[in-house]
Amino acid sequence: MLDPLVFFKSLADETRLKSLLLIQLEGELCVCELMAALTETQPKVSRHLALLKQDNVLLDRRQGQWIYYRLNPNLPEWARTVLTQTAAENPLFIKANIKQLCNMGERPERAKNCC
Amino acid sequence: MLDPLVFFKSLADETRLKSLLLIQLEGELCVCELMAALTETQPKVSRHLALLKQDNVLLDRRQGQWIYYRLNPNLPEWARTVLTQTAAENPLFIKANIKQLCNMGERPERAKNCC
DNA sequence: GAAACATATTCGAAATATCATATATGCAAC
DNA sequence: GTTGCATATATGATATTTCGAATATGTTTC
Repeated sequence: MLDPLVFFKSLADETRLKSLLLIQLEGELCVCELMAALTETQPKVSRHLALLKQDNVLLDRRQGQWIYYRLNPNLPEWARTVLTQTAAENPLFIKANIKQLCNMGERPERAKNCC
Repeated sequence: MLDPLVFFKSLADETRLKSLLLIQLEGELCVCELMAALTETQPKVSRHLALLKQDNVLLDRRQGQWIYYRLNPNLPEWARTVLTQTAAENPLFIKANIKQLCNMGERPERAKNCC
């Protein structure tokens, strides 16, 4: 059901907020891609993704060695709108991160929409 | 300009989130009304409102002994949408608080839309 | 100016969140 | 089964947030 307070707490950290906005834009991202986009350590990214998963904001799936995170399709309308609107109206907030993601060498196989 | 992270941090506390949703619905509320609606102490409500004001989410005006808080009219579109959508799609989250507000005796003068 | 009321602020304590480092798990390739 | 890579988790240190209690400020009324 997703309590509004739980959802907003999950957005109240830079690593989590940017991860969510990037995942929302890309559809699916793995830990190593987020590490590159955010310039953060592996344990840090992993820990925050685990929190988002625990709060039912994200789902994950394993494919080979990689684990891909995506938005939980059961996210309520209002929560999804928060993410899309925030991303759309604050392009500068994640501009540099998108660039770093696109410049990342050897992104895991599956073709991506961007870049 | 309102940094998205600052805004979401301001929503990541129950007192602040409920205060904002109630203010958004009512247009303007003073500290004593929020105390009644939230069943919280005066210093607690006041402190959280001060944070919201500091982050440019709320503005205040003094009228006699009361200080009324309202949404900053310069809030960007996306931030305002977050509040209206969250309130509209989570009626249960603040239902009890609205009731307590309406049941409050002797609300400061100016006529209110609700109740 | 004193008393009463609404609100703000200060301060130290307690709770919570975050972090870096180290280590564990799980899969793939040889 | 060993090596290498991607990811997860545990641990203790540190930083940040929140809180209650006490006190200060500002306004109104008398």
